Amino acid sequence: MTTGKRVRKSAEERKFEIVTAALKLADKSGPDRVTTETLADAVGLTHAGLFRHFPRKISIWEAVAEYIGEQMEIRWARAERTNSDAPDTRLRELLLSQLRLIRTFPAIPALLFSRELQIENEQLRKDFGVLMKRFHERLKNSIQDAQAEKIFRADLSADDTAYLLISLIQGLTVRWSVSAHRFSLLKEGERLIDLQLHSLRLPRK
Amino acid sequence: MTTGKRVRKSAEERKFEIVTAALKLADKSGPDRVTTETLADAVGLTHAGLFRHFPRKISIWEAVAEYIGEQMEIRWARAERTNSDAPDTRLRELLLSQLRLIRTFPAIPALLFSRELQIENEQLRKDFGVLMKRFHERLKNSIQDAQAEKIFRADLSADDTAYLLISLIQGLTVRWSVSAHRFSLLKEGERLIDLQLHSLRLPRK
DNA sequence: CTATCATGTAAGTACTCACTCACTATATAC
DNA sequence: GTATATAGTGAGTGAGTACTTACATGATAG
Repeated sequence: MTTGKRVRKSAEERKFEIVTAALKLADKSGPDRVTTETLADAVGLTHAGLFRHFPRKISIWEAVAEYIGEQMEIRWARAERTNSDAPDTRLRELLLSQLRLIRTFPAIPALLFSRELQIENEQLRKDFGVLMKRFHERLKNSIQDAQAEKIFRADLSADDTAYLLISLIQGLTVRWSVSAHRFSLLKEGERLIDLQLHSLRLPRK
Repeated sequence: MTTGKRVRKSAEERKFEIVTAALKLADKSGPDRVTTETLADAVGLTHAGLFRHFPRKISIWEAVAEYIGEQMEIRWARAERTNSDAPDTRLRELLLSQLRLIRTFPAIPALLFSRELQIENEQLRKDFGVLMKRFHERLKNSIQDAQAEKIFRADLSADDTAYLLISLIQGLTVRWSVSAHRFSLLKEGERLIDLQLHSLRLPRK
């Protein structure tokens, strides 16, 4: 739907609008359903105008991935900064920050499996792989800290435990997507995270 | 690639060929990339011939989903039958059977997020939801049995624990897909499953 | 041996979509 | 105020793709 009169904006501003609109549309109708036409429409631009800002459609998704990556790093850093002393709550916050990001941009899980990422552009797939590796590293560090401080059991591999926690997030996210977001990602996530973290704690009796 | 001479086969046989070829192609190039053209080619049929067996493209995916559903139920039942006495190994086998199915048909995770399922056909999405619910039910039963037999701790919600285990499978599967199948799904899965199940056991000292 | 029907084909149609090109309007620098 | 660069438009094009139609052929029943 073309809404009223077209406005002229700076390239930087437009690019950002296009990126966020792409994320919004991807959530609404699936990443592969975002056509340059509907996307242009969503930002109040003609089809051709879009190509002034991005030479190819794929470069839009590249910008989207970059934006998501930045957002993740920002939120992880914030979660760690505000809980620098207690490794277990730091871990918990890291996990919750990821859930909050996905709640804000629910297209992220679908993007991981979209043909744009999986097939069309190997670089993008690798970039997401690197992101996940960084997240894993951060989780692992907090787990090891918690083990060192005798908060967590030391007999569990920090590496594998971090994978279990990532799986928790991803699995929950999958279920949330397949259920068409019919439950609260955050509430369900908190409960499962606490259950999982509980089983990691040293039994102090 | 059109391979040699065309053979005439029974409709039933062709339908099965089409379904399995669709799964194979979906793995190779993503579900949304499976065109009626390439699919017809893969089974050694013309484009038009495909439409003799399925009236619309979407009905092919419906048949695929049905096939996957059948396969899951068969494998779950087998896993339970051969481990009917020990609830913890039964649980383990249930989880591994799911991983084996995904290894056999690696397109399954991508299918969950394909536009065919998520957008085009709400029924299919619901069908998969029902399947996951059934799997959850089976896991939960084994967990409760193990709790009743004092193998697992009784202070953990069997319901949530089952969700944790499903998450483990789904998260692992996501990671496997994003990594372009660069590790052994079964080996990694066994390790993580055992780690998770370990934390559920009653500490018997 | 032949009629019949299920399985298959060749050649389209209609439509969607990424991308282009020649041109226009507007902000800003001087 | 005018030149210039930047943002935007209208009207295409070609490639891809689901689905159709009219016709062909091989298996099987009587």
